[in-house]
Amino acid sequence: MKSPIKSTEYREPQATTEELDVTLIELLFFAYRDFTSDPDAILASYGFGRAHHRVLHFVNHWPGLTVAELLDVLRITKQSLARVLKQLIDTGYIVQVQGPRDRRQRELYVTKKGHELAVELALPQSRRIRSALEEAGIKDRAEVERFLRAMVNPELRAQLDRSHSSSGTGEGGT
Amino acid sequence: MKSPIKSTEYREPQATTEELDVTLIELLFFAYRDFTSDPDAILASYGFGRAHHRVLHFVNHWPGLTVAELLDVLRITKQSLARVLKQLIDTGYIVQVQGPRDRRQRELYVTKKGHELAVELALPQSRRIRSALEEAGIKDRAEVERFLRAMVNPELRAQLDRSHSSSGTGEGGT
DNA sequence: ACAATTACGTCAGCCATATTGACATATTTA
DNA sequence: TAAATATGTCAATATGGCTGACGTAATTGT
Repeated sequence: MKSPIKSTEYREPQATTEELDVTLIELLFFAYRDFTSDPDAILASYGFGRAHHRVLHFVNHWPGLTVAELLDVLRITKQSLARVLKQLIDTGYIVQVQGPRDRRQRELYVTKKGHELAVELALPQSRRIRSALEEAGIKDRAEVERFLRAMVNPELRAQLDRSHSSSGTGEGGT
Repeated sequence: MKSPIKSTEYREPQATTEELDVTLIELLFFAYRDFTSDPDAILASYGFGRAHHRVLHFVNHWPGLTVAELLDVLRITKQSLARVLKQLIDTGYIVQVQGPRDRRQRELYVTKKGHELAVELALPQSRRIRSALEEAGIKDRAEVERFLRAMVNPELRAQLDRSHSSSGTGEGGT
């Protein structure tokens, strides 16, 4: 490699020094960036952002979720959630129901409109995943799932169990 | 004082309607969230954010990168880059060198300090990836790579080739 | 040679999303 | 009843995106 300038100020070109997994680090960056780009475009037309997407997704997938549980899943603060949640409620995508057992709680549910938007947002992502699995010739889809799952902090994997009891596509939807 | 719940107001619990890959959608969300959390904590102690990380990473991995190329990789605007790049330059993590072929260009290089920080940030991510591969019992690591690569927009996969070919920009580097 | 284009820097302002800390209210629990 | 809990909200702040406009230096094309 060449260095146009001789100085101690900057380094010679170099890629990886140690056991740095630059390849997978970058692949995760690029993959996630494009993975979120599809819903982002749709959201923009609704005047929503990525934060709304996350809320809508989890409420749709996990109906009756309380505010505290949602905060725990998203790992954001109450104040950050408040704004987007209020917007989603005001515009009729999500409704709150007083908790039946504990009336301090607010159970969250998507409306029909909310469900439809959640599906609209999940579709392009699912399509992208499906074609990626095909294109990459993945024989054992469970392997990819296990890898991604193992990337999650161990103490937070409980969240995964809560949101989908077992692995696989089928969630028993009708 | 929420209005009494009407049964048509909210949906009954339901997970997936169609061929929505909720499992992988969520796994990608959780995996990426935790994947970025390690460097985030380190960056905070330096007064930097995720944006600085991305710049530092690509300049470190791809020395001599020009500003225009960096913008193309990050897919952000010049103004968004300007702030963080200026900070990284002012604090001595990155230096600019006038392009040898085209003196309008500014080639970017990490300093020793910059390289060290880039490594410090990449280490926990690489460790996380390594243990995830082990834990998940991935036999064929290339499969995971192929999957993630296939998740990237086809027209942008050229960026992956560029950054993973070890000989720099491939533009001659004369 | 000169005009157009390019690469980069920068100014000014806007928006979305996140943060912390404090405080209010209703409800449950000890 | 007092304390703890679940939620809502206010004010202030930071980060990292965005657009549009403009300036300068250097290169390119005719």
